[in-house]
Amino acid sequence: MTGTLPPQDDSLRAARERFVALWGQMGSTWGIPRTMAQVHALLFVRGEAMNTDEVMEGLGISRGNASMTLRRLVDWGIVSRVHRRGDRKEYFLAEQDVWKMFRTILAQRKKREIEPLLDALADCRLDRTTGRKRKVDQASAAIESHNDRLQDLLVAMRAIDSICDRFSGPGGKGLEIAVKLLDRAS
Amino acid sequence: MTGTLPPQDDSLRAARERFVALWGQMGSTWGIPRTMAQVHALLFVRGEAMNTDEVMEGLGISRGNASMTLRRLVDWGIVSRVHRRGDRKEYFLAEQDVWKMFRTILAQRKKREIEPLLDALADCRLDRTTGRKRKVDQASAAIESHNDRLQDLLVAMRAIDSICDRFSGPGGKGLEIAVKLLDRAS
DNA sequence: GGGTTGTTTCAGAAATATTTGAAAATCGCC
DNA sequence: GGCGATTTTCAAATATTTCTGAAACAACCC
Repeated sequence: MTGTLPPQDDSLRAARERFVALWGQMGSTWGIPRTMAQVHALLFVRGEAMNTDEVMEGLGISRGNASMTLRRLVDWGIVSRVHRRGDRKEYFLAEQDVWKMFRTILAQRKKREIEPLLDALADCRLDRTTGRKRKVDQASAAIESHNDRLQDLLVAMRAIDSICDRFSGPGGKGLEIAVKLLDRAS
Repeated sequence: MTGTLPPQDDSLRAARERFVALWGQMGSTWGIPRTMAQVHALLFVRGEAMNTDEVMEGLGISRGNASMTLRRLVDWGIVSRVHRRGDRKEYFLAEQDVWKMFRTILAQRKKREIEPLLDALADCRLDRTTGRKRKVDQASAAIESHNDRLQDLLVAMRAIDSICDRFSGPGGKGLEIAVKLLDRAS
């Protein structure tokens, strides 16, 4: 129970706050709502399950916001719901294994953002069959180079997509292994 | 000169617009201002140098916005300034090598966002020397586990940082090589 | 069923981030 | 060293995202 700390431990409180602020800011740089990153940071840095009220209190946010945000974190899979016997409230616990956490985040962002992009990107290419026949050479050259460019991009994105696969699993230790592998390779 | 196309080539125009919109949206998901991503997309998909007015016209944005955004892209290093003899205007050309482009983006984000984070993260740890002596065991345990958690996170982030190094250079082909390497490894 | 506790939803409010546009600065040239 | 052309800057306006709070909903217990 870290909830009530000796008064001399303002330093711990302060350090936690610094971390929450830092993580929140980093999140918003990478397109994650500041509050979502902060809630995650709070749960992570405390290392114990907290209920909605404690999160609200700890960050000074509204119930609605806390509820939505916690749900989102659970959906992502980096926070889990926990129940305590004899308590009707729901508690939330952040994944404590940081490698697992990063793998999960990577997998989620791949699934939600990269995969759909691949399809959409493919649809930005054109087939050359539109114009009737000759005389459209200039246009047809433009179309060809357009397609080439998009094809290059698509190939690269597919490669990145498959890097994400390697890193994020499925064998549990993806990211860690990749780190070692890449460190070894000159 | 793709500027003026035969009328039947609305399909090319449309495909370009689709790509610009797509890339813009993807950018904003990853924390890059939509317009910045759109300007980049426009330059990339055209494959030729454009001046500020053409960009403004092409995306329907203001001069100020175009100017700021183009500068930012040049600062990032994925767009370069080009001058045409006999023309006082500045032209802008997007990097056409997609691998090089991704490497540059990665290197930039690492430098701007990950590196500073490492330092800040280190500052979220506490030294145990604060409390007087005994009697603070409970608090001291809390501090210790706080430090452990942050240490884990820091170690992981450092590893990610060094993955970025591998990928983004320095030998020119970082990302491409990494892709192959990881694909080979079972 | 009705009372109590806890959770979710969502329209409007607030906070943030982005964009505009016009003035100021810079540049190249004569 | 002054002039038109071009680029940059930045305060104010706008757009977008995020947050609030109160009402609706759900679960549990008696």
